[in-house]
Amino acid sequence: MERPELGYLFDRLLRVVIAREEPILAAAGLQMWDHVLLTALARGDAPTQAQLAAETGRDKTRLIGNLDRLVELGLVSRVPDPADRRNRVVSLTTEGRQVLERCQTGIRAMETELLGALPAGERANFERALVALAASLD
Amino acid sequence: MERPELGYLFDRLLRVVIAREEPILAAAGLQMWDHVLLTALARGDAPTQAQLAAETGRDKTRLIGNLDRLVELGLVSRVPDPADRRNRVVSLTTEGRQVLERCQTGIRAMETELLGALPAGERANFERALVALAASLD
DNA sequence: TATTGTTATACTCTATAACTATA
DNA sequence: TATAGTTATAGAGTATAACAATA
Repeated sequence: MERPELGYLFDRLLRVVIAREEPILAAAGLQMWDHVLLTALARGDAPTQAQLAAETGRDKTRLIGNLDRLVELGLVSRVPDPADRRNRVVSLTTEGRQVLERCQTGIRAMETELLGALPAGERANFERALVALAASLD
Repeated sequence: MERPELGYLFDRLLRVVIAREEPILAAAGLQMWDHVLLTALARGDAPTQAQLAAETGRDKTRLIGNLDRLVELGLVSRVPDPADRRNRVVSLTTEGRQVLERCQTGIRAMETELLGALPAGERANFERALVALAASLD
């Protein structure tokens, strides 16, 4: 039995996930990239913007507008590093962490429903394989 | 154990698949969208360009440039429908079918290697679940 | 008048290269 | 001089609307 190509399948699934995340994020006033950045920052402060850009696969020049927005919303702080004032340390504010956690809860529920299309026994295996496959690409 | 979000995982995997397909397609003189269109046409002629655009998720105006290119390469034919001369029937040429099959062989090999990161027992289950999940979205 | 395909226009996103401030 | 961040410019990709041909 021929199956469709992986590119087709992953593209299809990614588009659906993005479409279903969009209203969840919009309810919190966030766009897709805001969420990516907040998620990265939840793993720890970024000592420089360049490092945050590298971690998220975003260009350093494109990052700036997103950070401006997040600072404006009060979700992120961006302060010069006293040790080297060229660097700016980016971190989540308390409100930023709260907003992120609210989004994560909603997204988790959406994902559970999406994966509900799989038989219960297969679901856990699928998730494990997905994580293993992504990890194999490092 | 928390796993990363589906959006992160699918995005990651899709990017890798695209990156690894690119040289295979380039060797055949194709770009990503060329391959998408040839694949769709392999399932049957497109009675109108609008229908082909809808099937591939492409805008009808953006489709035109791609078709111009494929016709130029001799991989696709685009002829007015005698029954309704507003429509243009798009089909694969013999050469188009050959080029597509060559690409598919290369992509299949690449995918086998990519999925080789999973234990042999899990691989088939993962592929089956992936197809089932995508099918559940129709 | 309605529809298919095409062309033209504007808009967004992205990439590259200057610019500033610190070191 | 070299680096972090910013800004400015140009390019690619995309969306929208007008247009020509056919029904």
